[in-house]
Amino acid sequence: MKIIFMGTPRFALPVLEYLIKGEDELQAVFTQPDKPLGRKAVMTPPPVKEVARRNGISVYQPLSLKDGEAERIIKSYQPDLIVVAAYGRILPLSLLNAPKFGAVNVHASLLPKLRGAAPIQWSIINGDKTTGITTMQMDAGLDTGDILVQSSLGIGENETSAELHDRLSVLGASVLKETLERLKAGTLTPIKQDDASHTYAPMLSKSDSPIDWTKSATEIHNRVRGLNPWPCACTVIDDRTVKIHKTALFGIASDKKPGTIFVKGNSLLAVCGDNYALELIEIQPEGGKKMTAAQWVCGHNIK
RNA sequence: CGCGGGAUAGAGCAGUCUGGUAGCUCGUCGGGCUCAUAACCCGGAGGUCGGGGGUUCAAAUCCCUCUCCCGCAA
Repeated sequence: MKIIFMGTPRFALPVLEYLIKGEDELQAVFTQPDKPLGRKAVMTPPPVKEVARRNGISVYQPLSLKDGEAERIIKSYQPDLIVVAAYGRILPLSLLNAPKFGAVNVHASLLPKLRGAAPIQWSIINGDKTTGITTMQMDAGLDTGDILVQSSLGIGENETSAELHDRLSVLGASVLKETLERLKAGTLTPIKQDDASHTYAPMLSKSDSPIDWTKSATEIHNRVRGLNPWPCACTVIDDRTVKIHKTALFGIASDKKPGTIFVKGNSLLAVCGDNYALELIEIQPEGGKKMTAAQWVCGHNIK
């Protein structure tokens, strides 16, 4: 089967690597244009581009999919299928309908739950116990297509988005593998999504970082995990912004005011809205490097 | 030339403005105390103060310069 792949970040790599190794013919790869990254604004190619290049696959990075150019390129390949994994852009219907089998998307949630850009992070922020991968037949809507194959995964109580991301991306490749095999065998039965029970996982931003200490310890813990490694939870201690990378549910009550930060033994604790203390494990002061809370306490002699 | 913080003992920090014996907390090592401890007490080791240049009788501190780390913004 002739396939065109569209994807951008690290999440898409296992899927791309499977397509490269697999028995199908990977014709070309579409990915987002290079972007300036870091303090020095160095132009950096997306991970998908690097892997595709290394494997000698043609890479296209159109600024727009709507100007007809992308459509012309894709049609020139006469693909049987488009596979999409975290491409980061809406595909117009004309593209979705171009290949014989249309377009299949690999999405990191159990649809119809968590449609949108950041399903991994939101599954953790919401405190979900399970999530998974869904492949779907793409249609005009945002993650609204018919479900092809689904596979679920348990979420660890202290798991971060970074960790879950890696597990899901690997699972994504295997679910796509099954999807392609069954597509070719003709054993897929597309299932309509139950639109009534859908939820959204909107894109995260830095403005999601500040911690609202009036929430419960569990909610805050989930948020810290979900926002790790980006955009990262933060709070202000002694007039300095401090990133909170890791926390632990301490399970002890405190009658101090929510948001109070205090030291007990070698632990740094923060009081939450339900009057339970959350232990801060790993933090990063503004302008400084990531460190354990115990290290931070050494230099900030508060008792 | 986007804005800003920083580099001092193994770790985290103070000291820099106002130049004059290198400090604090933790760790580490030795000793003591205790039924006992991430407990407490006593003592020790461990620093070319990021690199280079300059000013000065004297520089962690003032001036110039280089390198590296980080936060914000994009």
